[in-house]
This record gives sequence, structure tokens and C-alpha cells, in this order.
Amino acid sequence: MSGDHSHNDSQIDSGSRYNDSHKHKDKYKDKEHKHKDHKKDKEREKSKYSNSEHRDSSDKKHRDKDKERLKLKDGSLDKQKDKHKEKKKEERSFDGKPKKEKENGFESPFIKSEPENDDFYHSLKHEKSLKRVHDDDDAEFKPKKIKTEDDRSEKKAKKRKQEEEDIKPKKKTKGKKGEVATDGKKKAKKEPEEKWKWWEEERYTDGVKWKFLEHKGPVFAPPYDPLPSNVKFYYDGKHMKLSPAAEEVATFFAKMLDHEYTTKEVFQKNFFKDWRKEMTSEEKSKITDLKKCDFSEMSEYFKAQSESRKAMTKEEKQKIKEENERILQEYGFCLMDNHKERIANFRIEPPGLFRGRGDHPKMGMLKRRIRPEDIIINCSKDSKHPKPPPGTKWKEVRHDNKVTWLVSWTENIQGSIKYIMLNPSSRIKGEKDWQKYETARQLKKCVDRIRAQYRDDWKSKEMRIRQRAVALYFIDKLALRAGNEKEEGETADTVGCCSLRVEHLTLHQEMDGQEYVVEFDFLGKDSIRYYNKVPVEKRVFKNLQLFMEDKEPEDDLFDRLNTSILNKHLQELMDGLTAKVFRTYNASITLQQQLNEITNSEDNVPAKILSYNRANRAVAILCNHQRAPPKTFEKSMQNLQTKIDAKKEQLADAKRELKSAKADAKVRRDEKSKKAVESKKKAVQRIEEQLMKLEVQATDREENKQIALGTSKLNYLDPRISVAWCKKFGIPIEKIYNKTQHPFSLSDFQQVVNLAKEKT
DNA sequence: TACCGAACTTAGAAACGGCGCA
DNA sequence: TGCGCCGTTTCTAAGTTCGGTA
Repeated sequence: MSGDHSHNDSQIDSGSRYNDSHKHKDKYKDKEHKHKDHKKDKEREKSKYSNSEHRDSSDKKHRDKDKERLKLKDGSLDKQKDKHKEKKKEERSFDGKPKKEKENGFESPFIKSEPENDDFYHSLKHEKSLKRVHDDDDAEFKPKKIKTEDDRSEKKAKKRKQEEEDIKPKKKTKGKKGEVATDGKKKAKKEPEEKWKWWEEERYTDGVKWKFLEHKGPVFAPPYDPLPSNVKFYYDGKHMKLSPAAEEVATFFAKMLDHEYTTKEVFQKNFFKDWRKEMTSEEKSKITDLKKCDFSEMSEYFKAQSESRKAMTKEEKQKIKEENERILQEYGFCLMDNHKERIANFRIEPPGLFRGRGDHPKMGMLKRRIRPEDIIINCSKDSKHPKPPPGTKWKEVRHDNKVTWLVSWTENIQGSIKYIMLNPSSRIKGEKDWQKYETARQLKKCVDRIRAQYRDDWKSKEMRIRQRAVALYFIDKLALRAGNEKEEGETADTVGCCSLRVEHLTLHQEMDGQEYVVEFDFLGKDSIRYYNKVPVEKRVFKNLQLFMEDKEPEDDLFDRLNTSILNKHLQELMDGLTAKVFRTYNASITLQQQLNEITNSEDNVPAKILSYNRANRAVAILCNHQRAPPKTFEKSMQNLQTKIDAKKEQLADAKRELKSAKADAKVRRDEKSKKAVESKKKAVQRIEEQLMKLEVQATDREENKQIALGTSKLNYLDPRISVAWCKKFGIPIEKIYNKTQHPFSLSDFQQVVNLAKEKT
């Protein structure tokens, strides 16, 4: 990326986003409190206005101001749009791939390392490069076809028809536990299952997700197991026997007694309110104050139970493991279009207390038990439908093949729908993932034009266009999320780009020797704090001043913008473009740039992996993927340091021994002493390597203290970049991805690796 | 065009389990 | 052999996007 889009330079103090986070947390909480109090006061004052009235009046105010400041639109945008549409037609063929790229072959720059080809992300022809990485001499490679509406040749229609005829599952032969073999071939135990190369097949059209789907339904949470009679609950110091329903809910609280949640007022209030709903009228009249409730015996009981589980014998543990495996084999897989696919979450969420993140107004509420009568089953008409537990009924059985879920139910906290879906290794998820990275690569081709346009729009005569352009600049430069509007009081007060409020930004004409600095401070997804000081272009700065003029701190910064308007605009700029594509694109391109920049081919494997982790870290910082430092962090760092110190001593000893061996050899001049020198040399070398490994580990861990790498690795980084990097620098792919990560690249890769091993 | 619900992705925390070390 | 550590897996909350409806 060029200019101001190099993310890492753009943050004056990127480290401060993490290092200061605790310092700022309290300040932020105060701020949030103030905001809420202020809001309440204002609401009281303005109680005669409804929310929408207030918004309307504010809209009008801004509209009038616009008129004063800006003259009417001159139609240049439409011209631009038309021009762009034409260009778009030229750029792409029907399947979304540039013609040029289709005609010319491609070589991964990480394989062929000329500097001009270092832009892997841009020039990559994905299927081919993947294949190259995996299997250089596979001449049979066929690029995957992405079917579109325009893509229906007669031949393909015939093929589809044939597929439809073939779609019923082939007769399966059951092998030993959990083995399902197709085509009547029994699979040998432990033999790796043949991997479905779905990426080599054509996709469904018209929103069809599958033709055949069969599964066994969900696994329900075990029924409540009442407490033994010796485990007592006390109210106001006196023992009180609770009814089963009230006792169950009490145990949810008792299980969380050591958690910070139970100390929060909102949590306690919500819990108590919902708990009382489960009580008998007698209990209700007696138990009126949570503070008088003593759950400690219950809590101790659960702790003891957890301890005894840990202390179980090997055999007992094995028995449980086997039972879990049996359940997994029975319920953890489905049959989708002839293939056995792993289900991600086949267990229904058990009842408990809702743990919202951040200052969630509903934390502590009772998540009720889900019964078969709440469950909607989705499967093929012609499949064997899952049976509800004896004496119960499903809410509904439907056959909707335009969705990917198998089971759904509505949860009682937010009233939202929960789903049981397939594992990321499934075709259905992998295909989507692949598509996502392809869209991001499409963006790479037109991002310069889009950037030029939004820069131009900063000067627009229309306020809404200026706001859109500045928001897009933030989304692109800072990888902010889109920021949907949220219902007040239903969730924690978090924002994204479009929902930023005036109070979330502070403008500094000059700061730390830089001009036009914007200081962001807000809570994003999961109430993770985003704190960043960013120098921006003068025009952006001036626009922000304009947007903030005459507004209250709690007013929307972009009052003429929402995610729907923004995404509609993005759709016009590029097919399939939405705000989140920028995050994927910028994450992947950052990884590639960082890898190019910091990998040293002379380094050994651990040092190269450190480089990879650092590149990954740059992405995680960009995307603001933070985590709470592990509880054992300080201790584990200390342990590591002790190991390093010991290793250093060991090295010093080894060096001394080598020195004396050398001196000895000089005097003796015999074979034996020569050999001794050699072996001492090797020992020194070995210890040096071990020390280096430990030091690298310490650096990596320290740098990772508050940063979560997993999310970016799993969701934002095009795996082809990592795979190509591994190939170029001779790093085993297993060092970067474990066996469950990145199915579409790794399953194939792993297969080729295994084949190669077999051949040698 | 605004609104809303459905569907799906992204997210951090917690639980789990296996491995290395004393 | 037991224990602690740490990577992996599971869990489910919290986002985004899309499409239908009024």
C-alpha cells in the first residue's frame, strides 16, 4: 500500500493502544458514565420529545446548515458512476476474473522471488498457486469455476441435471464405530478419510446451498441433577430447602460465585429478578434480598466436583472420552450431498446466566432451557428425519435448502435466532471463506480508484457525500468495522465507524510534533476499547471539524450516514464490495507486506516463525484484536526467564569445557582429544541454538501479551499468502496452522504432504 | 426507503487435554 | 507419576449483511 495507507506508520503510538489500556479503562468508564448520566438528564429535560422527533429536528438543523455551507450537487458523481460501470465491464469477465489474469499463467512470488512479483496478493491466481505450493508436478490442475447467473451453458445445465439425479446419497456401508463409507467400500480403522475436494467442483446457483441433507438433530443439555441433601442453601443465615426450579437457577449463580460478573450490580439485579420468577410463591415471599442469600456451600460443592473430575482415574477418564466420542460420531456429523460433514455445534446451549460482554444491560438474566418444542429442524424431505426425544415434539420440521443451518431455536435474552451449522472444514463454510478472499483480491484491483474517489468526495458539495467519504477513509485506513445502529438499552454501548459519536473523537491541530491528529477512544465489538491517535489529511481534519460543529458529545458524528447507505455506495463501486471487505483486504495485504519486509532468508526456522508472528501481530494490531493478558502471564514469563538464565549458565560451562578440551588437544595431539573437541563444539552449538529458541520464545510471548493472533489468522488472512511464504522459506506449514485451521488450503496441502512422505 | 428479522461471520473467554519436566 | 503450562477446541456473544415488507 502506498502513502497514508501504510497502517503501521499511520499510528503515532500504536503501542499505547495496548499498554495504556488499563490506565484508560477507568477514565473511559467515567466517560461512559458521564455519557449515560448526561443522556438521562437530557431525556428528562426533553421528555416531551420522542426519540425520533429529536432526531428529526436535529436532521433538519443539519440540513439547513448544509444549505448554508454547501451548494447543491453538480451531478459529477453520476458521471463518475457511469464511467466506472463501463470500466468494470472491461475489467472483468463473467466469472469475476480479469481476462488478462486468465490468459496468462501465474507464478507465486514466494516461489519465484523477483522483487517485482512480491505482490503475491495481487497477482495470485489462487487455484494454480495453491496447487503449485502443494503439488508442483500436477499437470491435471483445473481452475475452479464460480458459477454465476450468466454462466449457464447448455453443457453445464446438462451436468447439473445429472448431478441432481445423482444427489441422493449413495448406499452407505457402516464400518466400525463412526465409520461411514460410501460406494460400499469399507474403510480401514484409522485410515485418514478421503478428503472431498469440493473446490474442484462447481457451485450451486440461485441460492441453493444443498440438495440433500440428513442429520440426527441436536444433543440437548442434560436434565437438572438436584443437589445432594447435605449441600444447603441459606437465607439470612437459616437453611432453606429450595424447590427444584429455584434450586437449579441458584446453582447457576453459585457456579459463578468466583467470577467478577457476580459482583456487578446489573448482573445481580437481573439474576435476582429472573430467579424470583422461578420461585414458588412461598420462596418468593421469603427471599427478598440477594445479599441475604448464601450460596457458598453450593459453590464449594461444585468446586469439589470439579476437583474430583480432575482426580478421576485414567480408566474413568477414558470411559467419559469414549462416551463423548460416541455422541460425536452419532450427532456430530451430517450427510450433505453425498458427503459426511462435521457439525460445528451440535449441542444445544445449556441453561445458565447470560454473560454479556462489557456493560451489558442484560447480564445475569436467565437463559432458559431449550426443549424439543423450541427446535426447528431443517433437512431434506427425502432424508431420514431426526427423531425428537420420546414423548416430545419438534416445533417444526422444514426443508429449506437455501439456508445452511440444520437446527434453529429462538433464545430468550435478545429474542434472536440461534443455529446449529457445519464446521469450518465443511464445503459450505469453505466455499464462503474462499469467496471472501476472492472478493478481497478483487478490491485490490480497484482500491486505487476507490481511494481516489473518496478523496475527491472530501470536497463534495453535499454533506452526506463528505461524511460517506471520511467514514470510508477511516474504514480503509484504520480497518474500523462498519458500525450498525444498535437499540439502546438492549446491548452494551459499543460503536463502529458509522455509529461513532462526537465524544469518541478528539481533534488535535498539532500533537506530538504532528499535524492534524485525531484521537479515537471508543468501545468496539465485544466492548474492546479502541484507542488510537492518528494523523490524518488536512481535508479530513477540516471535514471532521465541520461534522462536529454545533453538536453535543452524544450526537452522531456521521449524522447523514449509516451502514446501509455506505454499503449501497460500495456495491456501486465494486460488485460484492461491503465495508468488511476492506478489513479482509487490508489485513491480508498487511500480512504480505510485513512478511516481505521482515523475513530474513538467512534466519533459522524459529526466527522466521517469529517474523511470521510479528507480521500476524501487525495485522492483529490493525484489526484491534486484543485479549486480556493470561492470568498466568507474569509467572510463565518468569519461568521462561529462569530457563533462559539456566541455559546461559549451561552455555558458559560448555564453552569453558570446550576451551579446556582445545588446550588439552593442543598438548596431546591425538585422535581422542580431537574428537573430544569436536563433541564439545557440537554441544556448544546445540546449547546456543536452544538458548536462541528460548529467547525468541520469550520475545514472542512478551509481544503477544495483550494481542490475540488467532482471530486474524483464522478470519482475515488469506491462507494462500501464508502457504506460499512457508514454501518459499522452507517452513513446515504445521508451524503456522494446526490441523483444524484453514480447511480449503490445508486439507489439500496436508494431503500432498502426506503423499510426499509416502513416496519418500 | 426505512425497518426488521434471518442468516451468517467474527470474536474473546473458558474449558479441555496432552506434553514435558521435576 | 503428578503437576503445571500452553496450545487447541468449544462455546456462545456480538457483529455484518441481505432481503422482504410496509
